[in-house]
Amino acid sequence: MAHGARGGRSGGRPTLEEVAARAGVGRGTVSRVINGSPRVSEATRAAVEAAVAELGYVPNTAARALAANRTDAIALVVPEPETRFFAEPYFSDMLRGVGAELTETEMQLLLIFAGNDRERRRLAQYLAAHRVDGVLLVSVHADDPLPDLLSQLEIPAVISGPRSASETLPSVDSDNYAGARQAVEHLLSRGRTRIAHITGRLDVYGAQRRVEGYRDALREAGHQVDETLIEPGDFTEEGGRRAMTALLERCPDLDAVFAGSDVTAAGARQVLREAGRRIPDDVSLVGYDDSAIARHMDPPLTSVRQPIQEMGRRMIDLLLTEIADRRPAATRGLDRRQVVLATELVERASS
Amino acid sequence: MAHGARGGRSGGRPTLEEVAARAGVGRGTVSRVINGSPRVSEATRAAVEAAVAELGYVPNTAARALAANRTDAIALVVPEPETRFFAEPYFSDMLRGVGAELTETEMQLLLIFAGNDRERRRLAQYLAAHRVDGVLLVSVHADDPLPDLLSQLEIPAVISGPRSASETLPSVDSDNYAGARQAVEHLLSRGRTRIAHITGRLDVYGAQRRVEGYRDALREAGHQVDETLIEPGDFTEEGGRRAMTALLERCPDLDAVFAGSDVTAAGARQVLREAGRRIPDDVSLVGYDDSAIARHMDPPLTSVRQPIQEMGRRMIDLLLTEIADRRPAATRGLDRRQVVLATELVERASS
DNA sequence: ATCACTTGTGGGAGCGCTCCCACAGTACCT
DNA sequence: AGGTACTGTGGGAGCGCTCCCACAAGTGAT
Repeated sequence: MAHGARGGRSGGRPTLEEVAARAGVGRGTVSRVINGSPRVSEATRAAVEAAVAELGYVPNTAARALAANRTDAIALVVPEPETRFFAEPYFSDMLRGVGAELTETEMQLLLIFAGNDRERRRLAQYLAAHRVDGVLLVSVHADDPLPDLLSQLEIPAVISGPRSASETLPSVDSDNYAGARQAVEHLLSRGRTRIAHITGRLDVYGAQRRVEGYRDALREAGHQVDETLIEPGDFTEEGGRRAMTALLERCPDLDAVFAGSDVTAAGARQVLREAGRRIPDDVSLVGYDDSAIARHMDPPLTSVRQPIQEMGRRMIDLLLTEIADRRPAATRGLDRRQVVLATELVERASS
Repeated sequence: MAHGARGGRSGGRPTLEEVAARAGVGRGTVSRVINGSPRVSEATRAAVEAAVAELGYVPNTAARALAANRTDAIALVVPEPETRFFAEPYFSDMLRGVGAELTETEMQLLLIFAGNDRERRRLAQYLAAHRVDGVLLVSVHADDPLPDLLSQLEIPAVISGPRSASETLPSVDSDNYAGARQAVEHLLSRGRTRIAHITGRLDVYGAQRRVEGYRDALREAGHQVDETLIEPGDFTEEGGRRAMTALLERCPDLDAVFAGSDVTAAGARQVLREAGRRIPDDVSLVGYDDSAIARHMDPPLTSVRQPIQEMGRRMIDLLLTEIADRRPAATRGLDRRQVVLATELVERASS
């Protein structure tokens, strides 16, 4: 194909220049209208908009990206295998919140899995090519190198769940400490005293905070913390089964379980049932997340609600601010960059 | 920021031109090396690759997209609400197959939901901007306008499941007719004679084909087809419950159920159990898809396996061919563009 | 009247790449 | 010897936009 014909002057997609000719204005003016600049008179704006409509003009994203050095895309990076993504409602809720907030904008969302080495290398390449303006990181473990890579590449990022108390990246999280306290205080109020805790992955900071909340709630109620009642889990159903099996063997007298996630609670419930323990008669069960499965369990599961969709929305807010506003960090209020949302105990029949 | 400094000649990302200077060759040569052209001598290629490595050069996607008029991205369009996407293993399996095939390439996959009007408008805008080189359409209903939009915009597309016997778009599907026959013949061989069928959405061509397979299998075995044993469903669990309830009321003497999907079978099983029918003693149950839930059901579900991941892979194959190879349709073999994969009956305890 | 702004506008330059033409060099025919 | 073909290479032109400078025209203070 001849070079000059590449764009197909006739029949191809209209360009900004053609819109300008049609509206009888210059290229710059059309650009200003398209990008909503206030420095355009009403009459001119109307003329340009008419031309855009008549020609069916749609801006060329690649040209814009090249000239403006931005992509209008952000990535939701899930450092987990796809299977976990689909198995755990946490992720789909998050995706929904993020998607909802993004429909208001021109931004495009990319879903990227980085569950194994191969995928991670691909992601690194992807980020190095600066194919996104910003990154949303969910479910990050304490020793994950991804955040460092991101700041090295100077790509704005927001993390769901800080990696530690001194997280430097902007983050959005629910109040894990208070949530755990709500769960334990509820169980205590039900007269339970031998309350076990199946934790989340302890390399996730939020899971540690929940353990702290669990401990403090017991202590403040005048109970001693029995360390044998704490069993590490990993947020998964299988992990819940494993932990519950170990707990039943070690502490057959337990009368309540506070699980690190609803999915974990489902695993625990199965083991409890097989062991002949009735819920809630013999053992009270409380989950975390208040995801869809909590309502559908038998009996319905009492759970600590995290506003996951809201968290997704707030992450987008933070990220878009971060992208728009690249002033030196000193002039930014750090206070606004660590968002913590309240949890709420949803009582159901399992406790 | 001053215009000339935009790219940041110092410290910014290296450009192709800088690589060329470093390797002591011209821009064209570097471009040829990057794009794997064979028209480069070994020595030159090595020199360029060294320069690329030293500089940490990564091509600028936007510039490439602008100059070459392609985006190196394809979209997986799901014309369903997100909730269905997460509830049905069909989609996640498909996504996995597609993703696997794509890791071999430089292509990027975008997941786009078009479950409501707002999302559909957004998608139309997106496609009009030609932000993807091609589209994968899954789960398309007979009257969906999306395929027409795509061909109007001249965007290559592949459809999973033709809309009719005379589908014009390239498609990949499993042999729904044969799959249904396998299921029914299996139930007949088990001595069942009152075999009900809960269909899929009948505006999906594949679901119609399964009904035909169901009918023909019965007829060829010398049975008359009792139309009251056929109840429309919609692939969902709730649909399965509804249909099963209707069937039990209308035909209490049924002794087998062939469901349009595993999820539908799960809904049917629940109703059967509540009605006191034992599986498989009183009623045999066969599903479709052989998704993960089939193995985890109680009792494990006999199901017609569709090679969904394989289907995803083949769709990518077709689409990449379609994108690479834009010769006039006449020179292309239409035969290669309608792929039908074999199904396989997986026998488990439910039948 | 002059100066200093402000508002609205046009268009040059440039983003980093791909495509293609031109051409040097070599190889193999007549 | 001349012709023809092919291989490998350099670099001009152009993709469609944004950014910014320049400048015309208007407004109000001096």
